Amino acid sequence: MAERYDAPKREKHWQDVWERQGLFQAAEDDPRPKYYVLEMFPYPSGRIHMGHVRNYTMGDVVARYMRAKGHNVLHPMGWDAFGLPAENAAIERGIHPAKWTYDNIATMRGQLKSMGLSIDWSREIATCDLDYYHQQQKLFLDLFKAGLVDRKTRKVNWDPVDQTVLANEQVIDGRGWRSGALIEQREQPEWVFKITDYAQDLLDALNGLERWPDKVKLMQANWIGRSEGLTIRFETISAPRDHDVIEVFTTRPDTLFGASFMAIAPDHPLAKAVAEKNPAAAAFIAECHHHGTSAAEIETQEKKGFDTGVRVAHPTINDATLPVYIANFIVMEYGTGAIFGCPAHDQRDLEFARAYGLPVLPVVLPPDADPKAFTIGGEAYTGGGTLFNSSFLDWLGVEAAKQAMAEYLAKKKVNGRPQGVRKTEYRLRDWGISRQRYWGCPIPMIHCEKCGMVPVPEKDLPVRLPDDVSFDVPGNPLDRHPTWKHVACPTCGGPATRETDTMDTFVDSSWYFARFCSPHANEPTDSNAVGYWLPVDQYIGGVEHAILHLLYARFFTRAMHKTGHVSVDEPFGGLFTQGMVTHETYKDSQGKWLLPEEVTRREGKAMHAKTGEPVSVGSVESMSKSKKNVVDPDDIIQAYGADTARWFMLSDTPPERDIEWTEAGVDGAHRFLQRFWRLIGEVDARAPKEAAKPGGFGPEAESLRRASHRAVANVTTALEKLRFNTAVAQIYELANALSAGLQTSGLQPSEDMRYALREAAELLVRISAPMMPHLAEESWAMLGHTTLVAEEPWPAPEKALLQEDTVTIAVQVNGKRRDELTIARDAAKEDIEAAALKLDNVVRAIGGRKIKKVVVVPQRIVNVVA
RNA sequence: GCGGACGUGGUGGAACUGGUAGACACACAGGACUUAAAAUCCUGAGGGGGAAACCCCGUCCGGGUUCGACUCCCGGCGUCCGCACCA
Repeated sequence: MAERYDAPKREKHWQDVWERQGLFQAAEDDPRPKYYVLEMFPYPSGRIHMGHVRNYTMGDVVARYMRAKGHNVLHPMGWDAFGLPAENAAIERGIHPAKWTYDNIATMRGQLKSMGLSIDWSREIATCDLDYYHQQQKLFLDLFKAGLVDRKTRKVNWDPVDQTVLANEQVIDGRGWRSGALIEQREQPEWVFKITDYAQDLLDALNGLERWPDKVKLMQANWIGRSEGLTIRFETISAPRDHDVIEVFTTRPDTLFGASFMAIAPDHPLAKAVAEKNPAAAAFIAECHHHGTSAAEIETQEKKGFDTGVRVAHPTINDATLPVYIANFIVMEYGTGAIFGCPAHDQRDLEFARAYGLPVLPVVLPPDADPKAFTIGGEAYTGGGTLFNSSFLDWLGVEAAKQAMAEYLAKKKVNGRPQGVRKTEYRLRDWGISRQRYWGCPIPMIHCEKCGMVPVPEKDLPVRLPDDVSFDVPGNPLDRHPTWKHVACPTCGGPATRETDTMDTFVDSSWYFARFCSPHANEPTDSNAVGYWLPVDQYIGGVEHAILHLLYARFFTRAMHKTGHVSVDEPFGGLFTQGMVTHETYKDSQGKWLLPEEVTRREGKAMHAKTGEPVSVGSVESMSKSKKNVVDPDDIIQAYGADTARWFMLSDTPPERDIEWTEAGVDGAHRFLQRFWRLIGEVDARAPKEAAKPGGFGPEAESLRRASHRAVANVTTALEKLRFNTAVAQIYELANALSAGLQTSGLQPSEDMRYALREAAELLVRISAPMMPHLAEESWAMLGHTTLVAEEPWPAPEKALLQEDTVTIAVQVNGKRRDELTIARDAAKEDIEAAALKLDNVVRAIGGRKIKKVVVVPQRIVNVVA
């Protein structure tokens, strides 16, 4: 029976060794350059999933690599521990959110530790720890003092049966997920952070984020959504009182002559005023309010409108009027909540116009189009061109027409003010942080009838969540708690009530990276610690956080800078967004989802492992509990060991792309680790440790040495770029070369081969160590070392072994490869050309034709054009 | 609907700044070892034609730029992610 590497057992051993030596504990007083690597911290949902394994493996490779490169590495871990699922568990299973959360944390901490991550566990924090949210309340008060906190009315999804605000994901087809009740949009006052104060700065600073993916920067820029345009004041005709002007914001003032209607949001003050007198309008608005508040839902609805009967005067066409509709696709949150519709040049306006029989007049003529024949069919024309049908704008370009219209309307007065004013708008809205929930950080404010909103004095912090709460009745437990919210007003001493809203969990995750620098400080941050560690050098997480979390964290860091808690504006110097983990889906004959472990394959057919019934194999999708296509990392780690799971996660698929978890792939990864272990054992047996380097090397030893040093160089560059899959391929190549070397040199290798084999094995172990740290330690020890490979410096390749004297380049004739040429690396252009033209295949391909041109790119290619 | 990405053999993917497409791996096939199987080791392979040398086709589809395009440009198709109270 062949000997095998008992991964689970040995992994535990090496983890204990690392822990005993405190290898991964970071301190600020260290002469080495600092390096802060952070993966997005997990939500403690119960058990870790494969997405976590992938995320934390990548971060750990970076941490271990940078440590070997001589950096003082900070690599901490914590828990994003407040949030909705804990309350759901409380409602569904009667478990207190705190118990549920801390139990989950205990389980998941154990699971993460079994992965062998090089984490400084002494810095562990959970956002639901009293100490953490105490510090967060201090930050809130400082932001309040700095004028970055405000109160605004916002729309929420209200479930009238459960008497609770619903998250967008809890609204399904306009109904509450638990109650099934038709939801209502409701306006309520909430606390907001004034992120819009920083809109321009957040946009401008994207340019400086050189180590962020372009796509994330682009998404953030679009999200901030700066647009330059014009607010236009339209005079109304026969409108309710106080509504003699309606303001619209537009980025296309050039198309004003093509306007055929005005549309206002269902929540626009004019709409409300109309509804007071008109029951049909009120009914239409009510109908709009039975839809969810999410943008996706609003914008995919069928476009509907209600003619208010109000008319507005066209600003530039005498005696022309436009009807004013209340429309379900206009939102109050953007611009002024009102638009003018130009159907010919906006797709949404066109669909609306077609539905309500409104005129469609083109005013922008595409280049080369015939002004007499050009009409709009089913598609609006949104491109450039010249204006026509537009009076004084005729034959101007789109940009010139925008300017001309802006100047014209600036001079025209409505009620004594200019009719048009240039305006820069941002799509970005202020960040609403109020949540009507129990399991979050209490907002430290007090409502006093006499004094208004009063911040809780710092000496009275923390505002602690009460433990004695129940979830058996609808509503917010904080609001109905018998005593918790009743306090004396800090200003006047009279009776007052606490704010019962808690903070959005995005607040918690907007500064945890700063807290990791000094997790036990009595203030939110310690200036020495954050000054030393921040910004995070490499941040790694899912692309689903590309906008919200990352933008909030960027804002919050600026806010903390302004209030003196940190000295940087940007929290994350480098960002990497990894792909998801996917798996096939399975259903049985009744259409019930099956777990992968319940499915087996025989002769290529999928069947139920126990009953043998046929199973239908569905599409490959992101692992989710609802579709049961999940594999538990614990099972994998227990059966194969952590290194196998880690190795699989890094192999083959580029880290930014989705990876498909397959049984076969895991088996393959595991087989390689076994082979690796055997190879090292073989080398140790045949090429014992010895000091002297031989005077010279034969061709075989030389070639193995080249392979070794090439692998070191290539793995180094791959890891620098986080190209883990190509690093893995390089390691396979070296393992293959080492294997071939053992094969050809036999049981008693020559002296030079003994050196080359041992060198190859040692380098192989060292460059694999960040990715499979346990097996690397085991192998390092097998090779007779008493040090830890985790403490070895990263190897540097010998430059002389990386350069080849000759290169092989392709020779093309008319762009088709016909032969190849091996020639001295530094051969002159003329020599390469001459040699290429002599090749039989090239001569034949030219076929006696006249040579028009020969392109020679030294070390790359020759192309003969004939 | 809006915004962002991705698309290469049976499969995951490689290919630096436009220069030999398919490295490396998985699956597969053949061979060695074995009483046998597993494990392991060796060999093969994009598709088509040919005994071979070699030839033709080939990076989602259709155009374009170039001596040369997986790579750049224009237009399609398909898949995935985000959309502000999931985290």
